[in-house]
Amino acid sequence: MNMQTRTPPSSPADNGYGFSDRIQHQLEHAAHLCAGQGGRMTPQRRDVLGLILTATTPVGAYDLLEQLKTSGRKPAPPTVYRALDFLLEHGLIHRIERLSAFVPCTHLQQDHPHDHSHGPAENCLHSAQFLICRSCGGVTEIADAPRVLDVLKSICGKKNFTMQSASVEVEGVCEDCAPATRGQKGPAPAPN
Amino acid sequence: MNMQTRTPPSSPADNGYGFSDRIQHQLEHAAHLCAGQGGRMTPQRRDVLGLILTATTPVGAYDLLEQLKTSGRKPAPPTVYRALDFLLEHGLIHRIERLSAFVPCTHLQQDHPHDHSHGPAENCLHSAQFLICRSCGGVTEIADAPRVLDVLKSICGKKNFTMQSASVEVEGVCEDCAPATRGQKGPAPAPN
DNA sequence: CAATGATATGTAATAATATTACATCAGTTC
DNA sequence: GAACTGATGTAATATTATTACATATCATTG
Repeated sequence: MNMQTRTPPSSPADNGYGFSDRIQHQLEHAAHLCAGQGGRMTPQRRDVLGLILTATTPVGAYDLLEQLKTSGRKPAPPTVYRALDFLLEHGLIHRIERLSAFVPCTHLQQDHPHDHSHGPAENCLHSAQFLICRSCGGVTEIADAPRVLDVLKSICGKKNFTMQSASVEVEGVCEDCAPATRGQKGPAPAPN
Repeated sequence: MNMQTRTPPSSPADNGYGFSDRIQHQLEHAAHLCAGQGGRMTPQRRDVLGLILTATTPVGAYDLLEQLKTSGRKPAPPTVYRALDFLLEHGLIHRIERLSAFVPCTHLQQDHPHDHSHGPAENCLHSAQFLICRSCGGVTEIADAPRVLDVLKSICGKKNFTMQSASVEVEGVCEDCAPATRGQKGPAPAPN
């Protein structure tokens, strides 16, 4: 029996991928949040969340899979999907249905230092609202959402429908990509 | 050259599948609507729409494929997806993103006799709102939607985001499936 | 009516996304 | 350390969707 099997050879993975300080900070925040909900932020989950936080556009499961392979491990789809399920359940990420891809929940993005005051699931209510730009692929989570949610709640109330989660996805063209009404301005840098 | 290749041997398909009178009526309505938009309601598209209208819950593309095979033809995935694309573009059906499945647009369901007054695309604006029951799988298109849409429009306006389409999907438990607050009442007949 | 061009469909292969089932491993508790 | 729980590894497969190219249909119009 090998005495050294305790920590797998994936030492770089624990905080690997060169996550920026800002993202490492967010990862710690996330770890605290899910600890408060009785969840364990394992290295796998941490890495997946870090990659999603790092990306500027929604990331697909198989994209994540590819990126994870650059580390010491050789993960298979279930690895990624399990991590994603965990992060979704704990309100740390959202799934954009129209894209089959994932984005961080905004309350991880904002730079509040360490608030242990509330669980993320409560804030997010498993519901989110997004603006999706067809040109640049960027996704913006709508902060103004309470109004939308209130209308939905009222409709559900009338119909005796118990809302468990809700998603609002608006697709179109964002300000930066708009075909320049004043001045000349191409459809944004590049869709990438 | 065979002189009889004009109408393929799929004669039963033209109004096959034993669509009810009500559905045949809706299909005619739909044909008029898309004719008004310069679209052709071919037998394929008609059959796909009919099957979607017939179903009581959202139907997946491969479900449709299976059902179409019972007719004279042996369609492949592109056949179904092309028909679905057409029906989506002409506002006759909606895609439920969370289910990767399709439902008819409500304005086909309602029993207005024959109104040629407006194109469906205008009514639907490529946007729709749904309540999705996890228990019975039923989906209800929200009629009350203008309020939701107005809020979204106002948000998009503020952000200079050009809305092209929007979907709202609320997942939960419908009235019939609710675990009986007054009286005893199981979780509805059966999810089917 | 044949030639044309546009639209629609057939067909085979494959891509992209997601899940199942079962084995193994790690951490906790008694 | 045995037994339990939760997390991960692994292989196979299921489900959903698209690409590329060939063929057919339809509505003209020359």
